[in-house]
Amino acid sequence: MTLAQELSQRLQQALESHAAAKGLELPEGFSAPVSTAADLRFGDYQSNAAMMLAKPLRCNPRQLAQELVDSMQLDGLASVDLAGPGFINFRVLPAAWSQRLQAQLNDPKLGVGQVEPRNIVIDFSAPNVAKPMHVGHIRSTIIGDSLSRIARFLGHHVTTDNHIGDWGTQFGMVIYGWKNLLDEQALKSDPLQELLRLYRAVNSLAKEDEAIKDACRNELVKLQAGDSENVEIWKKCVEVSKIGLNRIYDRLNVRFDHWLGESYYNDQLGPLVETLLSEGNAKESEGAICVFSGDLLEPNKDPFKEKRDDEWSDLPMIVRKKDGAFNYATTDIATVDYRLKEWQADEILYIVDARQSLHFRQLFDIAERRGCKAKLEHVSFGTILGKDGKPLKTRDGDLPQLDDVLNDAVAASRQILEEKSGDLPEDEKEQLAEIIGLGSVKFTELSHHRSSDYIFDLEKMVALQGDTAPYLQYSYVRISSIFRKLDEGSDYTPGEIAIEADAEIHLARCLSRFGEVLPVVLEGYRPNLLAIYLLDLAKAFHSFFEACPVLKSEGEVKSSRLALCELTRKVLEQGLGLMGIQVPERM
RNA sequence: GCGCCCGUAGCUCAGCUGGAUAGAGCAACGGACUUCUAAUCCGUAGGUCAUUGGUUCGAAUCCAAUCGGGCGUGCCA
Repeated sequence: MTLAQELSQRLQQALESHAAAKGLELPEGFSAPVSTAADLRFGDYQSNAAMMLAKPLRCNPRQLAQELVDSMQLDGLASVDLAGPGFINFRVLPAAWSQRLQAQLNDPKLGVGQVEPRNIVIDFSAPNVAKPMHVGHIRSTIIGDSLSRIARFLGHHVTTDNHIGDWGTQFGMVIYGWKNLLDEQALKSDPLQELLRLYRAVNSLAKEDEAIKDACRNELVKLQAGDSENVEIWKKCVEVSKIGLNRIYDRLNVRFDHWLGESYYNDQLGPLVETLLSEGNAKESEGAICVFSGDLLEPNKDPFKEKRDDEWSDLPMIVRKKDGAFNYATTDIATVDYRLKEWQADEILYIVDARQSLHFRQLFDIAERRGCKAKLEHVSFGTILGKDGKPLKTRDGDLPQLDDVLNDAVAASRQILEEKSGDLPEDEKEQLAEIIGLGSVKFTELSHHRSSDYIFDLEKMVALQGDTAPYLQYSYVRISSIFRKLDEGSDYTPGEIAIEADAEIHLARCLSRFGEVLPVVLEGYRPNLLAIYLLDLAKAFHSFFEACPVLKSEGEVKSSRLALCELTRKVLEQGLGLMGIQVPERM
């Protein structure tokens, strides 16, 4: 149990017995909130319960708080007092810190409690094949990977699925290009770039020339009809694309349990539409098969309604186009069915750009109407903008490829390594540059609130000062250095944690919050809260490092400080690991 | 038009279910390396939380309106 939970429980007991004695009835489902103190001068934790209850219980909040303060059983856990209009402030006692931290140090989960495990499917990254990943894929890939790691660490059963776009309309163009413009030599040396070149070349030709556009459409129709030559070309494209994608995923250390792309569901789409029709969930309209509103919501909240000319009209989800082809809506419905049936999903997370929110609102509404009980969540994120404040666009082909961005970040950290640690061996510098550079890119992404847009600024992303990955990695390095020095003297006797100095108390406070932060991160699908937490922790450690000598201290103080270092090291490593960021031993 | 998201320090952004004097980083200024790695630490300065009204003991946070920006809105994904 976390400190906050423990205090909350004790406060709740005091509250219930107080209410019973006075014949008062607590509001339905009320549980005493305890949160970290807003201002550390007041204590470590605080509760506003008395003020929240003043009105429903018709009592004076200060008086209620006083009664609770007087009657709480804290058993040496914390001191408690009353302030202002009824704040209840807790200050954890030194002995309690010692006991908590000791337990945390011995806990493989570092104080993170057990949860009721759920089957969580996480759908992320999902690039189109036949095109290399670009900066726009950073968000989904990194957020999704981090949430997967966090959910697993919390004890959930997580299934990750890369729902690649391997059946889109782009294949019309790619196949046309393959047949007419292919450079065999280039395909051998750098297949992904060659596919991209074909796509771009045909795309610009098709813009100019209707005949070429038609030819592309024709290739696509042939592919979808199972034309053997086109299917062969398609297979090759997917194959080489996957190799290219995997190179980047390996580099980023991102793994998927499955790669069930759009093509995987092809065979299920026809029958699915028939089912939707027979269920009464879909009907024909203007030549297409559509799903309309279930009329369960007010029109302005209904994803299937739209106000046009002062009148609410239908905005259906099209599951079969009038030309008979299916679209991504159809595939997504099939995908939900599959994940529910095959993976017994309790929860499905879609880590997808916020611009698709209408699509998901419709998709989830349909799923619910068809009896889906799982929690479906569009974990949306904002757009990556160019320096002009406008979205980076795929079409113009100008936006940087992901691999180039990663290379730039690695090169920037390599340069700093050269300046700061020039005497390290070359191969180690190379390795470190990779760890630090990629860490920076990931941390930049994860420290932003996901719903806000952000401007893609390579210099910023690669900046290695301030609130960045290297700051966190550096704190880890400083700890490692202490233990290296210690080994040389080899007089480490693990001891009780006994904290005294302000910097030690603050470090303890941060350390023990690890288990409080992670569940909140998953609840809101917000890795940035973890990023903030780790920055707080690293700051606390750096301050401690400056204020409290470790190796130069003696006896119990020394072994206690070593234990603090050990725990900090573990939490930093684990926390960064949950963001997919590695830690170096030196830098 | 309608719907969704956003507006916080010069810049980039935090701010968990409403809580005490709104916080970081960068940039600026001033200090700290013969002492566990200065990619660090300590300090100073910087604010009408877009505007107005409402809800209440208490609002950056909730509600409404307005202004400004972005996105979406029937056969692309």
